[in-house]
Amino acid sequence: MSATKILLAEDELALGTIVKESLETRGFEVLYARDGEEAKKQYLSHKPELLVLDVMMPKKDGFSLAGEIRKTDSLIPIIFLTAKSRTEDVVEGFGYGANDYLKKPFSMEELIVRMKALLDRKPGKTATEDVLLGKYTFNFSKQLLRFESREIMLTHREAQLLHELWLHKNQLTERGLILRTLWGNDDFFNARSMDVFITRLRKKLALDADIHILNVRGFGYKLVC
Amino acid sequence: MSATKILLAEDELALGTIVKESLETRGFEVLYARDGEEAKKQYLSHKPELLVLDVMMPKKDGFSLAGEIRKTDSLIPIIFLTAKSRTEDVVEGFGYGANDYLKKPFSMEELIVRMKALLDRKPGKTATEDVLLGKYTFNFSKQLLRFESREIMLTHREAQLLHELWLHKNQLTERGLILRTLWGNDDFFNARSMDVFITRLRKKLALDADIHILNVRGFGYKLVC
DNA sequence: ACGCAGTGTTAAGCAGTGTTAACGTGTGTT
DNA sequence: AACACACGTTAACACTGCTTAACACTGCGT
Repeated sequence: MSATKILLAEDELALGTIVKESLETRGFEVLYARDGEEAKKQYLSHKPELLVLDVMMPKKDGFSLAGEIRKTDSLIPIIFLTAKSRTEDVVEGFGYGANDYLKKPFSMEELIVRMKALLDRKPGKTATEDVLLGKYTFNFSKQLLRFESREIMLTHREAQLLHELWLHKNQLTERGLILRTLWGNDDFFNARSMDVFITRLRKKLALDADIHILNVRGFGYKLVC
Repeated sequence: MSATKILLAEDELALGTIVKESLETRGFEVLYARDGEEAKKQYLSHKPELLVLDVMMPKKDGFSLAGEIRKTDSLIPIIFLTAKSRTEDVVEGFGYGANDYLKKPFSMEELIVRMKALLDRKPGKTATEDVLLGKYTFNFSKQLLRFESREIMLTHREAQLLHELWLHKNQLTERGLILRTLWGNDDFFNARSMDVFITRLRKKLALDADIHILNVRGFGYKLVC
């Protein structure tokens, strides 16, 4: 099953790029538009599953765009981004069919929490997506690895770790990042603990000789597949 | 039928405004207070049906406020909003009679799901609706699971437990939350009792291989479906 | 009153999970 | 080559959770 496709419309390039890349490292497929008209074209041609729209954009603002899209699609989740703090904007936004609202500046975590909540609530779209990993399929939420007909259960920690590696597959995943994300801090003992989990994952991934968790001494790991 | 009146107490204006407006567009009547004392006044004069209280507020924090209100009203549902880092707040919150809590950042969807769950719990609102659970349908008030043509009766406890898990489906449901909600406290024996019910539920849910009640060691369960 | 079935709790033993420890191996540096 | 250090492997450990069975209690019909 493929990554969730979302449309991001944001005219400020610096912010847009950061958001786009952050979402991509978290496994989303991101269409990026820098104004309202471009966003509309992308929406029509690629049918994303969720919209993240800046309110103030050149050519066509987020509200107008949302209004047009809502005429034909009353279900697609829409999250507005705005720099304004005027409360009437919020009211107006919901009038155009917003599902949630984010005021700049916001953190990636805030955005992702909101996106996931909206995507999870869509019926039929179970949040449990299978992901390809060489000859394996990996289902993070089920904590399950499949290899041909074999099913290998992962523990919660193992699944978390593999997921983190998968998000940065074929690139470096930093030790510190993993440790802080999964363990909360990167002290000596947690690092030893992680070593053990890396070993366990390598064993469970040994069925496909083309998958490796490579060590980059002093920096982290690289999951190649 | 008139709109459900709820009280929102949140000192951060940007967040408070968004939440207020969001809830209003979804048909709630929202009393909004920016500190604990104001919240108390609003509570006394308007008698809302549900409270959403930020833990950290000026003049009177959410816990103290809840404690005072619980002296005269032991039934009104209370949802606490807590800063993400302070997990210990959660435990303390239950001491003050919390029914649920949300860690910031949260999405509007999450808040509304939890609010509705608590409001539905009130007597007189016997919303006997079927809910999808993988290939099953689950009817909480009838304590009934259906799988194709098969009907599987649940006991009261089993239904309660499954309902609680379903409210947080695809996310972590904390052991403490379940135990306090269903058993009243989370001592050792109730925890063992819950273990048994988890086993029983797993057996009754085994017909659909895509449904799992996963354990997150030390924290709780995750119903994936 | 009696037996019976159903429900939730208690008990006991086993399995699974994450951490710690001890020791071994690789890697880059001097 | 010698060394310090990062990482790997295995086993042991403490604890949490799982499973099964037995148990007390209730409500029910006869």
